Amino acid sequence: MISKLSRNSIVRLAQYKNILNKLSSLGLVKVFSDNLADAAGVNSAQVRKDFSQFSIKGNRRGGYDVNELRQQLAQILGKDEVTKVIVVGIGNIGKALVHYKGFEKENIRIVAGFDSSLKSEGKIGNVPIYPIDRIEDFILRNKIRIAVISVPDTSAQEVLNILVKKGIKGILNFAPIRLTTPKSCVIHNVNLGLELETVIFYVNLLKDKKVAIKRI
Amino acid sequence: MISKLSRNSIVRLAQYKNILNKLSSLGLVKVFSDNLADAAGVNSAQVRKDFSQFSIKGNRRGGYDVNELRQQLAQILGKDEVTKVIVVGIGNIGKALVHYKGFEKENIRIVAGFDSSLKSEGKIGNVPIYPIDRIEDFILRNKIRIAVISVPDTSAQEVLNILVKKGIKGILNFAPIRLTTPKSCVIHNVNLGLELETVIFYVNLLKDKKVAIKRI
DNA sequence: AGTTTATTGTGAATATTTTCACAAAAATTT
DNA sequence: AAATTTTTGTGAAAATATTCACAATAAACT
Ligand SMILES: NC(=O)c1ccc[n+]([C@@H]2O[C@H](COP(=O)([O-])OP(=O)(O)OC[C@H]3O[C@@H](n4cnc5c(N)ncnc54)[C@H](O)[C@@H]3O)[C@@H](O)[C@H]2O)c1
Ligand SMILES: NC(=O)c1ccc[n+]([C@@H]2O[C@H](COP(=O)([O-])OP(=O)(O)OC[C@H]3O[C@@H](n4cnc5c(N)ncnc54)[C@H](O)[C@@H]3O)[C@@H](O)[C@H]2O)c1
Repeated sequence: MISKLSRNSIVRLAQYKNILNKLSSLGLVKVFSDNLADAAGVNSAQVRKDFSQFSIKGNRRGGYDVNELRQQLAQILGKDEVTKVIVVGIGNIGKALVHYKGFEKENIRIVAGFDSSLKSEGKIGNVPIYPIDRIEDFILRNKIRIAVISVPDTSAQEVLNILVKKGIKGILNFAPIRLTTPKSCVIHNVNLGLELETVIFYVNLLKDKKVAIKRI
Repeated sequence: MISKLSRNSIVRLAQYKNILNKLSSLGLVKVFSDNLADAAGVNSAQVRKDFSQFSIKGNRRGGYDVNELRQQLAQILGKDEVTKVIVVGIGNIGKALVHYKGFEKENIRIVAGFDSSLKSEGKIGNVPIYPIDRIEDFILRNKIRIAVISVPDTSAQEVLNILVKKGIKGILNFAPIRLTTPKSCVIHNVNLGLELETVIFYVNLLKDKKVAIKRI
């Protein structure tokens, strides 16, 4: 039914949904592809193409109903029910994620953290943090499917292997290393170092006036 | 001289450089486009194409000299000298970044943090954290060109405006909102919520077996 | 020295993504 | 109720990005 799904189109869909949440809380009831395009920084045809991939229909000349669209996107993105997530590695990044309040309103709940340096259970807010040896049991008991890896790169593959073996299906990885996963598990990497280096590159480029770069 | 530069090609270049650092520390002196391709998860022709954009040459049948290549990439990426970075908003993410030791080896140094909730100077490790009203003076005195924005989305545009006015040329923004910048300033957004939502989407997709997705 | 082998560098071929552009349809105006 | 306006939905076109494929070439071997 759905044929070609690029990662980018999914990211855009999630972006549209977040924009719609804001529009909705402002009381808007109707939105045009043009509005979404402006907010997301893309072309309006892109917005409509993205929607058409998922057979989302609007009203010619009437745009889209904000709440209806919001619901359709939430459904597509699997956000119509709460998704439980665990975080492995409660260091700098792990703590930041567990502390963050903003995930709840995306229907994402961090239900536990795990760290190898702990000998006994702790807590951040009301999220329990466990010694790493509790993880296997926790995943099975709570049917967790999504995990964040925020351990040093040297431990990341080892952690991933355990996660996958216990049934984790999706991973967001902060360790700056390429991990290998079986096809049954999706992994997405966030490399903050690279993000910063990229900005630095463009700034140097502008400074040296080597080239006029297009807007990013 | 340089004509078309996609963001992706820059990210890949930074990736190659990071891989080379690791190879070098393992004592390797020679590398083939095939090796880099494997480590970066791309096609080897892609590696060579990326290099050819910057006129980086290897030796036919001899591959590339690790240290020479490393140096060339560092030069291109503007990493041959230390880049000073400031962080605005010392909350969850801001603290994680300031605490992180890994930037130094990429020649990036976080030289100060700023937060509106502070009345007097503090410190994280040996990075000074200042009340926000010290920021303008600091940027000018220290000729800072790169900043991280890690304040709530409601303050982000306001912070950006100040930064730009004082001469910041590149921004890494964590606030989940589209900011407007003049052409003289590059901005790159990291939206951790979206990253997580994307993983969730793919996991649900796999679960429902709607489609066989290509590897991400 | 000549032959074989391995790898680069890059045009050409493919594939993917984005944008254009316009008919179709619905709302609004006359 | 006809004409006008506005916006969708989507093929077609354009732009970008990736991969193929192979001549050029340098190292290694005989
Ligand atoms: N903090 C940043 O700003 C930043 C920036 C770029 C990249 N990263 C990357 O993100 C990852 C996390 O960074 P961080 O700064 O939070 O690191 P950190 O050292 O602060 O935290 C890592 C945590 O993982 C735990 N750990 C180690 N091995 C483990 C294991 N096998 N199982 C469970 N827990 C384990 C450690 O006890 C520690 O608490 C690293 O790979 C780092 O390179 C972080
Ligand atoms: N922490 C996460 O895991 C996470 C995840 C997704 C997105 N984000 C986004 O990243 C940004 C930072 O998140 P956080 O969790 O660190 O938030 P936070 O609330 O912990 O920290 C924000 C900090 O910014 C400071 N601040 C507010 N206004 C300021 C101003 N005008 N000038 C200077 N400082 C100011 C506050 O005092 C606070 O210390 C937010 O926009 C958030 O939506 C964070």
